[in-house]
Amino acid sequence: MRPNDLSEIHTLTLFKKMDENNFAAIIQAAYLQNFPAQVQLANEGDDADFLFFVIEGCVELFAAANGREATMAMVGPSESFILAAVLKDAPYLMSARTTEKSRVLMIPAQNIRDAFEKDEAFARTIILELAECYRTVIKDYKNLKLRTAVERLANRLLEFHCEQEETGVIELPYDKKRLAALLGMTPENLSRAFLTLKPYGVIVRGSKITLNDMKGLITLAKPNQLIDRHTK
Amino acid sequence: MRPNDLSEIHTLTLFKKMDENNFAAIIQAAYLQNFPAQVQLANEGDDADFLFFVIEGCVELFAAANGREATMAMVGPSESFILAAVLKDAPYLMSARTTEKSRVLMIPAQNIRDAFEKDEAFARTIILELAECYRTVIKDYKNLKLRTAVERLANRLLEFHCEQEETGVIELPYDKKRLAALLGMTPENLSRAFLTLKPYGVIVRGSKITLNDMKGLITLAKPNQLIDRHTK
DNA sequence: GAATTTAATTGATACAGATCAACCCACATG
DNA sequence: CATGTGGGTTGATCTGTATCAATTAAATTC
Repeated sequence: MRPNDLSEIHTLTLFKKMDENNFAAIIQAAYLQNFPAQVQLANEGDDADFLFFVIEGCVELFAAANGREATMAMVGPSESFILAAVLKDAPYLMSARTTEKSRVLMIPAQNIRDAFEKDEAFARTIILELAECYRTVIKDYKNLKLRTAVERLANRLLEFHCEQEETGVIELPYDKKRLAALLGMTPENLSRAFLTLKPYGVIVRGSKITLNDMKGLITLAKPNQLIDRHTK
Repeated sequence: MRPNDLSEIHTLTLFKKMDENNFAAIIQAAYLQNFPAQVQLANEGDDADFLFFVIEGCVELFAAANGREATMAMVGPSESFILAAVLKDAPYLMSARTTEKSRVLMIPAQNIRDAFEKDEAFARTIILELAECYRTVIKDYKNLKLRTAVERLANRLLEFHCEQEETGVIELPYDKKRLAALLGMTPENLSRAFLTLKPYGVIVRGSKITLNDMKGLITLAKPNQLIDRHTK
């Protein structure tokens, strides 16, 4: 592991306040790996062997049952995934795959559990991280239960706009197929949802989306502090 | 507070391993109250003033937006709710109301946060509780995304059957309106879903449901360890 | 740069579930 | 005992979204 990587990892919220020795022990046991796109990193139902962090790239969390598949979340740089399964030493509830070339930090679950036993500050940090994860899922769940497909798309566009430069033009961070799955709809429906948003100034050209009528779009989307990340 | 109540509260998973003094301090500040049905205990968007435990009865967690309302979960005896908001000192993401006459323990949020700072064992217990809550929401989310309304109903019936005596007869723990909302459908649709389940031995008489063809029902429901609580 | 694959769009149709309306039933209230 | 009142069922209709099929566009591979 390069010293550069190391300092970057140390700035992850989960490790910031951790005791140096315990951090060293964790890093000792960890793997930092580059994966191409479409590599499955974890499999729903398997025991939680690793805690993962996306350092660079993007990872899709998904689940399958009854011949259907659902995208649960997209994980970006500096974010961890499947922390709860690791802590409970329980099977993963979701599978994970890279959607693009990605750098991923993998920490053996046992090391995390050991550190959590030994290191009080670490335990406290985990609580806040877990609480945040919990609230994020609740928000996603509300998003799905309380909004139509078009509303979900509109809010997601506003979120992208906020995450990016707020220049009125956004670049989709993954393909439309995945975006559709994340929003809980089919790709065909996403196309039609974009058409529905055209009167609200949403111009689509490939993965570049131009927002020409923010006010109108916001009126339609009705972003909500208790559901969306992008509202301040 | 009666000594009886006190010992019951002490057996709640969250308090079992807690230091006696810290437990005493929390109990000192807590309120144990009886509420009639339909009392709103918490309001989405408000700051988290209290951590709640249902001691007896039942509480509905719900959220509203865009003129719609969605039931998120039903909380039964010995279960807590809105722990994450309390720990993060953030606004509630859900509202809560009693669905029947209920005994509810209310602990001021600040006392919980204090104890969490002081008491290491308590902090560790919280982690496991939070992780469990997180996994429960993920399961609910998967349930909604991966199953049809009829499948959700079938699995919920199996869950009730498991929670109760497994005698082949179950008693709905709350009215059908609420059950429908919890399953993400309208009451009208719930009626029809019950009709769909008739060929699978599901006989409805008021709030008493008889399951005459467990095998058939299970074949239809396809219960799944990674979604349902009732599968062992 | 032609060939192949994969992603995205468009149209036609099917279906699950919502909505609206009428009605029934149980039970509480004056 | 008449009268609400709210929960529940049933039927008719409507709507959002999925599905299927065909086509186009864009990205990969040779």
